[in-house]
Amino acid sequence: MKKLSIRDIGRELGVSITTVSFILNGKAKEKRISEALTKKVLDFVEKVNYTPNVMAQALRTGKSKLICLMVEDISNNFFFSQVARLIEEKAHSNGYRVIFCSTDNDKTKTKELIKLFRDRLIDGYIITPPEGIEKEIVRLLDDNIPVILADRNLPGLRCSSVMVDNYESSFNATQHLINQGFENISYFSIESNQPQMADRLRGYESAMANANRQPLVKNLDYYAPAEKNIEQISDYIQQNPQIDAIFFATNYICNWGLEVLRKLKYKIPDRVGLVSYDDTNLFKLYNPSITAVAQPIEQISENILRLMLDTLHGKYEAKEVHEVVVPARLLVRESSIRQVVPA
Amino acid sequence: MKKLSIRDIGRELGVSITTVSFILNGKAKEKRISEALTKKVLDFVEKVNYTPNVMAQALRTGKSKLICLMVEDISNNFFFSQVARLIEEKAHSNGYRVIFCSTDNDKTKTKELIKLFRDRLIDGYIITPPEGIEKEIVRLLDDNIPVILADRNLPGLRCSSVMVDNYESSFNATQHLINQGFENISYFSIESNQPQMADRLRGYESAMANANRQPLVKNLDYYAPAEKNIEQISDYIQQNPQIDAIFFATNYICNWGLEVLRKLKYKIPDRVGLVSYDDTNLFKLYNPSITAVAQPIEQISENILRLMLDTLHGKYEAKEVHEVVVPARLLVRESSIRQVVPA
DNA sequence: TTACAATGCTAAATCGTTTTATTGTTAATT
DNA sequence: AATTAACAATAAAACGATTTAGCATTGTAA
Repeated sequence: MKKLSIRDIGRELGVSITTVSFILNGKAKEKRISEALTKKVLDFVEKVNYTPNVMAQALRTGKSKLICLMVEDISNNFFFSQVARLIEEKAHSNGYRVIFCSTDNDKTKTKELIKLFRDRLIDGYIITPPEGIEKEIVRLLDDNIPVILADRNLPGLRCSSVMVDNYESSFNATQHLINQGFENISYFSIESNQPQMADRLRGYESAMANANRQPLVKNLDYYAPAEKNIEQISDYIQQNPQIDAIFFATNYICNWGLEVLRKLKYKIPDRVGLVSYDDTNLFKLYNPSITAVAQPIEQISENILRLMLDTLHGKYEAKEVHEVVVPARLLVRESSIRQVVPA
Repeated sequence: MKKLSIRDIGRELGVSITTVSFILNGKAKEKRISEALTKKVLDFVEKVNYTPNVMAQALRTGKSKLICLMVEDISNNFFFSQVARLIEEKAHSNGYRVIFCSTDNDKTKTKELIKLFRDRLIDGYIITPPEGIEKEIVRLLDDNIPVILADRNLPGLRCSSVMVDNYESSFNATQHLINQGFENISYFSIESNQPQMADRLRGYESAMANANRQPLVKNLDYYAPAEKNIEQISDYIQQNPQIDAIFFATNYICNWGLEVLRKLKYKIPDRVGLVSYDDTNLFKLYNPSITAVAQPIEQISENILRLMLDTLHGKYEAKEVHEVVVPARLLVRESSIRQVVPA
């Protein structure tokens, strides 16, 4: 019951393996194989349930049919694991397998991972890039290996990407808080040069400026231990008691913030209104439920994979830059709704 | 700047590729290659940063160095994605890559996936098995392809597994509610023959019987839409108003339950006490925080990979059954603490 | 009748390894 | 001096596909 090879089916049918290969690869017409023989081979292959040896194909063609998905953290359900899942499904139905790994937003780790995969093992990369891996990406593109950046891009790097409109969605979320009558809206984000974070900040600042409000911005350290950041948030909130609403720039910052507000026994939304960037499936269950900017996960996944497959199939050069921007949705929930509308 | 092959380094050094291969595979001694030559080759390989072509190796040896991790749902952060992440890391540092996929607890989908991977593409499988794939697993084991079941096993299937002690942890969780003075503790689970679910139920029932309490069990349908199950839970709770505590047998059931309790405006833990199986990183943030049975994710991952690697390295036969049971921890939080101790 | 193209198919090289079988040396034993 | 043993290294055959170049055969035009 061992696997049969193309040679076996050739022998069985009294046909050369060349012919079988041509037929199997849909080159029957092109190579002028007769219809009768084509059908015969196809039928037999179907009957004995033959599947080609992927490794032999890979060795010969130099293509592994493997896509690597490098996200910040697979175990961060809030966005990446859902994208991962959808990508995997779609890739699969197109004959590609997906290998996942976490970058931890660590530039060294990511570089190592790319190097490791580089032995032509991987046909294409989908990456949520940490800062500092521009050179590695350029090198991949130079070798015509497609790279699609997801969720964010890198300043100065010419590379295809699929992202949400961070500026606009952040502006809208802030505007929503303003419309609800919140006065002193603070913004918690992380120290970062990532363009998507800069855009979110700009969105917040524009909305605040439009409304003649002072921005209240506090940046945290992604790489610091959670307790440290929780303390920072706590301190900032207590030092600025006028704060009556908070916009968290990511879901994990929101989680830190929720812990703080819990400890301080601040009622939401009575004492502070809340909006978070990135929805999670528990925000709607939280008590009160949390208003969030939701990234359209399906749309993002779809665009990423379409770009990837089109490039793999030679429709585009890897170096050709395609930037897709999709709109985000503001899911208004209890945490940002003023009970009493101010006069 | 193309990749160099073993042939290139042989030519460069005036040595046969056989010799190079032996040295690279650590067979220098065994094959009586002189130390001098061994060092020379090793140094050169180091210098030019040669790495073997994985596909050629795979083709020749029939081993892909790929492990497949099939979990119920990668995007279910609450347990699987964390395990996935740890497994990936550990596998990676042992020279293996991991391919992930979701079974959706669907037997047909899982069978198809296994079949798809079967062309000797995958060296080993880690599976949280849906019921009904016993034959496929036996076939893998017969071909000496290691399979490790995670989180649960299948009745009557002789296969290695790593699991939590479901009976004991469920017993303890129930006992905890009893100790807190809750009287009518109900249990929500899903319709299933999975042994781990049966064990959880037995744990609940034993604890209840010990305390002379009537069990209140409601089973839901995993495959039904969430709204349906939410309705079922709601109906059951309203039809049994005596219920003053609930034990949810999984985290997703707990999520459904939380939605119900929210809608019914039941105060937790005043109106009903709550415990859930499977911790999530938001349970501690929920208001009130939710008591949960936490699976020791690191320990589980470690055991799984150790078993897998040992089997891959030939320390065990694939068919040899190793069953690892690790203890779970009860994380007591606000949702199960009686404010007023009853007389 | 010869030349040439179209048709239908195949031999053999190749991808980069691993591994089996083998060949030359040199040293030791009879 | 002839045989054997140990040592060092290698040639060549896989693994299972893809692909280039080419071989017969038949039909058509000159």
